[in-house]
Amino acid sequence: MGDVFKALADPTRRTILDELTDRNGQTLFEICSRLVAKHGLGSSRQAISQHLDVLEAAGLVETSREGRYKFHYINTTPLEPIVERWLKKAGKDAGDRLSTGAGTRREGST
Amino acid sequence: MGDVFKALADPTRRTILDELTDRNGQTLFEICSRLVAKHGLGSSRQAISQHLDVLEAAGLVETSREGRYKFHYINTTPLEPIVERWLKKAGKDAGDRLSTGAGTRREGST
DNA sequence: TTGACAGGCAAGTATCGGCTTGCGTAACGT
DNA sequence: ACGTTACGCAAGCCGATACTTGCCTGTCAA
Repeated sequence: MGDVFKALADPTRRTILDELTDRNGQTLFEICSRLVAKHGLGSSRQAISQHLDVLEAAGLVETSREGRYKFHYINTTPLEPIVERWLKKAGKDAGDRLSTGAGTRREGST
Repeated sequence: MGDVFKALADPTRRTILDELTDRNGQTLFEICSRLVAKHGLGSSRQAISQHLDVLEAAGLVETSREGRYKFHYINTTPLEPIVERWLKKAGKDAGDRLSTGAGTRREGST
């Protein structure tokens, strides 16, 4: 299983997800064409193909073959838990800024 | 301004955010110690320092100096919009699977 | 003032990741 | 059958990045 975060690290892959959000179930060549047309990206077919592999390994894209066509579908399921991880506790200790730290400085050794 | 996604791409940096979520406002040495103790990571001080720089550049960590101590605070604000980007339209075209793609195969040429 | 502590800066190394290049394969049209 | 189309595989290249190494600055306690 690939790393969802690393899959999202590349701007091109994020644009691909944008493109699949706009129109789900595109083929490789479709994605290539539309990346050039709408986003001005001049990536080669192989490059996009490898990006799609990464996205698929991360579970963000699912595929289905139909004859010689392979359709790509976005899957946002892996996206849901990744931010909750840090967002949950957010807000509770906002504003602690310079107060909490004062009591913690004794730590950090051996 | 650093890239939030690239900042999240590294597992060590994610663990640092976990650690700051657990206890906000830690110093560098504190973070180093607790990473070793609780997570078994043997990263050097400089390595962690550089990770914190990346996190700070991405806006995920804010700092405040107090004497010779520098305290680190997590900031989840940049996390909120990044997933919404694709999550918003999710669910609306789920189940389209093999139907939508069939009509799109004429594209992708020139 | 001296020494220990917390942290910063910069160069070098090494691994990883994105991209290209070239060829191969399977499905379609005619 | 033959050529075209859509895609896969694998090796190599090169820039990015994570980590180390070494030294330096500033702060505090005694």
